[in-house]
Amino acid sequence: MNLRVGELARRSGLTVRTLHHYDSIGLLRPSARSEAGYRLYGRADIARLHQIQALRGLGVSLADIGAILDRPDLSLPHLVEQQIRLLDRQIAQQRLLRERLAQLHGQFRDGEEPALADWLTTLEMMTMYDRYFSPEELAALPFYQDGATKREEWTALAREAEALMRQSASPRSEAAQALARRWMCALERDTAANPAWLMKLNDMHAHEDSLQAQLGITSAIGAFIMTAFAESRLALYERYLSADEMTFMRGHYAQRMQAWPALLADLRQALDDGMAADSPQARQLAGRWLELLRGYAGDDPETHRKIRLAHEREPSLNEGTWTTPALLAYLGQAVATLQADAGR
Amino acid sequence: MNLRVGELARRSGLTVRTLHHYDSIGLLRPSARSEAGYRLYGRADIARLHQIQALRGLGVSLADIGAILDRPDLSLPHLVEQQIRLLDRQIAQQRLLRERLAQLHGQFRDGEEPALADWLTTLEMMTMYDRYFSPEELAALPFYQDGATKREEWTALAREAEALMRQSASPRSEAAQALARRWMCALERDTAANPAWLMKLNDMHAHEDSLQAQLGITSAIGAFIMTAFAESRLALYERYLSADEMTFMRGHYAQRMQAWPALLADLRQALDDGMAADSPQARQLAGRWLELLRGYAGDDPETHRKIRLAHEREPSLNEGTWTTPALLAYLGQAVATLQADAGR
DNA sequence: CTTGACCCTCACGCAACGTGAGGCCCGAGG
DNA sequence: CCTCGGGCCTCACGTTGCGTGAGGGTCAAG
Repeated sequence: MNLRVGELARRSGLTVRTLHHYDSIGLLRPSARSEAGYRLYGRADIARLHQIQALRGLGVSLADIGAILDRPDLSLPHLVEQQIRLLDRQIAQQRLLRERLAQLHGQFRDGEEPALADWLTTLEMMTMYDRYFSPEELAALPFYQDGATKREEWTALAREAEALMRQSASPRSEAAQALARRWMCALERDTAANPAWLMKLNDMHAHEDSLQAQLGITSAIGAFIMTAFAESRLALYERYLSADEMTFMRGHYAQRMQAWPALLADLRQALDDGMAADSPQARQLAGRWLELLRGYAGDDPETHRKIRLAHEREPSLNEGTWTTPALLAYLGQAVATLQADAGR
Repeated sequence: MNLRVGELARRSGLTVRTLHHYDSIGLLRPSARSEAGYRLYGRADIARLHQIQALRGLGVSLADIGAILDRPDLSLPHLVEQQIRLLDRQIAQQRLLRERLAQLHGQFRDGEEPALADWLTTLEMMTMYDRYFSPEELAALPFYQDGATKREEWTALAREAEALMRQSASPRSEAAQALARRWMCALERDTAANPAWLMKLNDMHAHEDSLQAQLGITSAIGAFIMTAFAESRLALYERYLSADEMTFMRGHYAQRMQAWPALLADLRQALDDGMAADSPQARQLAGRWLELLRGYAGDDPETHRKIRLAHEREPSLNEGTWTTPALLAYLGQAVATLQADAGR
C-alpha cells in the first residue's frame, strides 16, 4: 500500500518536486524508503498530505502548517480568523488599487492614444495627489478626476501669465486683471469650490517641485496673478471709496488676502458642522474676519460700510473667492452677534 | 543639487537598500558618483524615481517598469488593462477563499471549542467537496453547509449499519429495512433532493478512500443498505404482485436500482431545461425508464399495471427516491407519448 | 543487454528587497 | 593630529514555494 513519489504526486495533483520540497523542509517525510532509496508514502503520510493540502488551500504558509500539524495544541480557529482578517485587508487594498487603475485608464478612454510621457505624468500627478488628499476627497476633486485635461488647461494659463510677464505687463493692466479673474474662477471650479482643498493644493504646490515643473507655474507667476487679482478687486472697490481709503487698501490688500483661504476653510467647516452663528467658535471666526478687514481697510466703520455697499452692488466681487451665499450669510450673522456683544 | 542615497531615500520614503537594489538591476543608476564613490542623484534621476514609484504603486513589477521607462514605445494603457484584469482575478480568488474561511469558521461558531482534529477533518472534507462540486452547488448542499454535524449523523448511521451486520442481521429484517429507509431519506435530504448531486456524491465516495474512512461507510455497508432498501420496497410491492412476479423482481430489483440516479438526474435536467414531454429527448428518457422497468419487472404489461397501482396506493414508495410529483408527472407524460407512438 | 520510465541528490533561479559584515570617507571636537 | 560618529561602499546570505535542469542510479519490459 506504499506509494512512490510519482504515484502520490499524480493522486494528489501536486508535482514530484513539491513532495521533495515538503520532505526537505520536514513537512511531510515519507515513513519509509525502498532499498534503492525511493521514498515510500504510507496511509498516514497520505492523510497528512490531505491535511496539508487543505490548509494550503486556506492560504496558510508551509511553516504554519508544519507548526499546526506537529503541535496539536495550537488553535486553528484563531489562525482562521487571522487569515480572514489578512484577506480582508488584502482585498480592500486591491480594490483600492483597482479603482486607481480604472481611474487612470478612464482619464484617456476617449480620444486617440496619448504619448507614454502623458500617461506617466498623469500617473505621477495621481500618486502625488494621493499623498495630499483622502480617497473621498479625490473622488470629488476635479483636478484629480480630469487630470490630463486639467493639466493642459493650467499649463495654458501659466503660459499666458508668463507671456504677460515677459512683456513686462503691469499686474494693474486690464489684460493681467482679466487673466487673474479667469485664473481664480478656474481654480475655484477645479477645487470644487472647497477652500480646504484649495489650501491642500497650495500646500502641495509649495512642496512638490515636480508639480511646479509640470504645470509651469512658478512662484513668480503665482505672485503676479495674486497681485493682478487684488488689483482687479481694488478697481471695483474704487468707485465706492475715497482716494485716501484706496491708498491704504492698495498698501495692504494683496498682503492680507493670503489669510483668506484658511479663514474660509474654517468658516465652511463650522457651517458644515452645524455650528450656530452665535456659538463661541463662530464668534471667534467672525473676530478673525474683522481683524482681516481692519488689516486691509483700516478701522473706520464708515469705510467698512462702503465696502459692504460695494459687495452688494458688485456681485462680481464674489467671483473666484470660494464664497457661497450661505457662507456669507453665516459670516454676516456671526459678525452681527459679535458686534452686538461689543456694543453692549 | 546632487543628492546622496541617504538624502534621496529620506525624500522618497524608500530605503537606501532599495535604491541600491534599483541601481544594481539597472532600474535607476545615479547619473554621477563622487570621488569617494558615493552615488549622486541628479534632477533627472529624481524624476525617474518618481515615475518608478508611481508605476510601483500600480503593482507593476520592477522589470516591467524598466521596460516601460527605457522603451517609450510600449503601451502603458495595455499594461494598465492587464493589471486590472490581473487584479480582478486576484480579488475574485481572494473573495472565494474568504468565503470558504468564513464557512469553516461558521461551522464551529456555536458551542465549545472543538478539537483540532475535528477542524482538520472538516477542512479536509470541504476541500474534497470543492473538487467535486461547483461553488454554487456547495452553497446549497447540506452536506457541505453543515459538514461537522452531518459527519456526526452519518457516522452514527454507519455505526448502526455496522452493528446490524456484526449481528449477521439479514437485509430483509425489519430492523435493516427501517434503517435503510431512514438512511435513504437522510441522504435525499442531505443532497437537497437533487439526484445529480447524489451521483456526484456517489462518485466522490467511490474515489476518496479518506471519505469512507472518515464516515466509516464501507462498500459492504453500502451494499447492505442498498439491499435492505430494495427489500423494504419489495415488501410494499408484495401485496400487489403474484408470487412469480415477486420472485422475478427479487432476482433483479436491487441490481437494476443502480441505474436510477443517473436516469433521475437526466430527467430532472430535462424538466428544468423546459424540455417538452413529447420532445425526442424526453421520449428517449422515457425509453430508458421503460427498459429499466422491464429489466426488473419483466415484459408483462399486466405486471406494470400492478406496479403503477402499488405506487398510487403506497405513497411511501416515493420516499427516499429523489422523485417529486412534478417529476413523476413529467415522466408519466413522456412515457404516455412514447407508448402512444408505439401503439400507432 | 538495452531502453525508457522512474527515482535520487544537489544546486541555481525567481521577486524585491532585509539584514548584517567588514571597511572607506568625512566633518567635528579634544 | 587623533578620534569619533554617521554616512557611504561592496559583498553576500536569507526570505517563500517551489521550477528546472544536471548528473547519475533502479527496474521492468523487450
